[in-house]
Amino acid sequence: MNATTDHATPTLDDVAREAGVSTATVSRCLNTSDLVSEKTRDKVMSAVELLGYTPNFGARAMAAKRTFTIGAIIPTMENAIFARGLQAFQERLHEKGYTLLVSSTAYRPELEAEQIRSLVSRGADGLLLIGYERDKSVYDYLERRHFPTLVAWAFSDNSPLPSVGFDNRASMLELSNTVLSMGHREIAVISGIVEGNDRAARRLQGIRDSLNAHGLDPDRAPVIETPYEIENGAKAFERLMRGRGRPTAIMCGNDVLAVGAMQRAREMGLDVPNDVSITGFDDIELARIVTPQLTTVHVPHRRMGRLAADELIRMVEKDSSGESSQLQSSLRLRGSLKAVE
Amino acid sequence: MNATTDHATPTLDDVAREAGVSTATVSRCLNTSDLVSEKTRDKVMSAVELLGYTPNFGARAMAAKRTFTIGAIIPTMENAIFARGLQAFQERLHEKGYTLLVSSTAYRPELEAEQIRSLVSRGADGLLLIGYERDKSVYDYLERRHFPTLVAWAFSDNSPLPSVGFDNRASMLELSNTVLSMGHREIAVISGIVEGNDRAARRLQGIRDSLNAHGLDPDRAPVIETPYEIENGAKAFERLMRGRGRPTAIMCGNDVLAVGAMQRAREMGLDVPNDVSITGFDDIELARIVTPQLTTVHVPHRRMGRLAADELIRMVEKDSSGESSQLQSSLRLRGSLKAVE
DNA sequence: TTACATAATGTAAGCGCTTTCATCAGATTT
DNA sequence: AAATCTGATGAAAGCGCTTACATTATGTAA
Repeated sequence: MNATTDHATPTLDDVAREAGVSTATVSRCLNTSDLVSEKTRDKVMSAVELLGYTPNFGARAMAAKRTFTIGAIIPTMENAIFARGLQAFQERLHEKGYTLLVSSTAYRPELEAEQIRSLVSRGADGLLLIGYERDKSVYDYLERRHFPTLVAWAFSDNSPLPSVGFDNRASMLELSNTVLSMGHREIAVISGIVEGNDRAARRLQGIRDSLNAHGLDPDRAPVIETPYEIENGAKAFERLMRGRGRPTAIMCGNDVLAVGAMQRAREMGLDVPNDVSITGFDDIELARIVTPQLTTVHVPHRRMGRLAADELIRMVEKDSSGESSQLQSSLRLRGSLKAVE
Repeated sequence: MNATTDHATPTLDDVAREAGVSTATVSRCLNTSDLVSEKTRDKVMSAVELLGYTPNFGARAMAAKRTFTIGAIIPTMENAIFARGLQAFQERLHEKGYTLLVSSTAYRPELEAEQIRSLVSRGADGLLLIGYERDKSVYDYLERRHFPTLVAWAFSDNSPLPSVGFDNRASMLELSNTVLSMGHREIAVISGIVEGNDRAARRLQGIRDSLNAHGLDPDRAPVIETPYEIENGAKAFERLMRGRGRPTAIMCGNDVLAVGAMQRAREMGLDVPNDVSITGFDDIELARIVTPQLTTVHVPHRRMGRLAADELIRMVEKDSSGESSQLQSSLRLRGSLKAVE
């Protein structure tokens, strides 16, 4: 039984033997190939080819203490909220020779802690997290290891970690101001679950601040908190429209909820925007697919993803503690929002 | 400098020292805890807690030759085609103590080979792939290592690997028969790229077979092949409707393309289904969000995901070569398809 | 020719774990 | 009390790599 007929996975040793050199030489070929003479390199590469050799990642990570892997932990992969930004993040990482490992928490904070440990133990060189609200123990864990970590999708001056994101409160406040300027006074809100989600909380706060600034009592506006799913948006919409004091505008914590609301409106025979206006947040693809198209807040997801990748790599490679940058969002006024007659 | 103030990641050794036992004992605590006395276990666990210890995955994989990790490689994460099935897959894996690692190929076969190597080298215990059409070298690579691999989203009797999926051709054929039975004779097709994608190819074949069976010439039906993206569906729709011989029905390779077509129809001032019928495939959430709702082929994605997980784990744990199972799809007739007057 | 850079390669330690095998204390049996 | 078994623990090998250091071959200057 020799390496070629053996069914086991070939190792560096097998390659070295096949090529008639030491394992060190093979390793150098694969990593710092300029340290090896061309003749030897050819021999080694043929052996690699012949045996179908692939380095063992774990062994390599252990010996080199570098993996060129970045981890990202996002709340959900189910809907498209994070898709575009993450895609850009990963493209940029790829350009720079890094691999992205993604996992999701289903919006459950305790899962996040677990996933962080998992990615760290898998040897990730750095980590991207969404939002800054999480248990202190998580921050301690990362801190203790000096682990390069960046926050995205949110921006805050006093985050314990550097962040690349936008001001969720200010963005929603701007949208809310617009809604109010169109004459709406009966506003209802379908928000994401606020606990453990600073983005949702800040967006809601933005609406409240706007109402306040316009002399309206924020506590009078009905608010339903519900997980970001289309069906939940639909249910919340129905509850709001069947309740007393029908709103003329319903502001949703994101596009997914808003699309659910629009769907239910259609099912209930209500016309958007003539019977009720609906707004979203994120400007995902869905926003332009529904009829009428959704008024929402556009976030430069792709730019955010690229910036995050650049910054995180800088942190990893320069051992830097990282710098934050804030991006601007902008309104997309579309058919789902209309002035009160 | 000791383990507690040291900034480096704590190791098994650190824990052992802290607890006053050998590394073997700590390892047993963490893995086969019933081999350790309760007193010792408590000591060890406190030490683990105190140090914030997390095992190094690479080292563990190397020593144990098991990772309880399963890899899945899908063509895209961008749209929701694979989301539901993969979600179910991962839930079932999680129940059984496995972790899922996902990567995507952007429909580029050469990337798939790379991703497979990467997941194998990361120590995955098994692999889930989509569809069975791929380079022979990939099959050789997996075969040589006896690597437990399962194919999903497609079913074929003569696949080199066991598969859990449905018959893409038969499913589309059934839908096509229905369209034809409604009196449509001018059919056009917006298909996914067929090369390297057996699902797309088989679906197209289903339409052709159906046309043939109805005495129509399949070669007369215009076919546009384009990557699965909403915008591409829109463009293809426009080309088809501006061409000679306007179709009365456009059958799309999946829901994403169909939704793009519907969007462009609206923009062009065409009414679906009165001016033209549109059908999709997959029955993703989007299909029920658009107006009118989309007629499509429903695939039991969640069941497929669960079945795949069960079968793959069986292959890994029983060292079995795997068994295929075929699932049935079913039509969802909705507003986007209407009989010819 | 000798001495000394310089380039190419090899030797071997060590990364952090699991697991086999040996050891040892204590309980049980005779 | 001696013999045997049992349960808990430790010592150490080995998993597949990288890399610091040692060694050898090759070229160049004196």
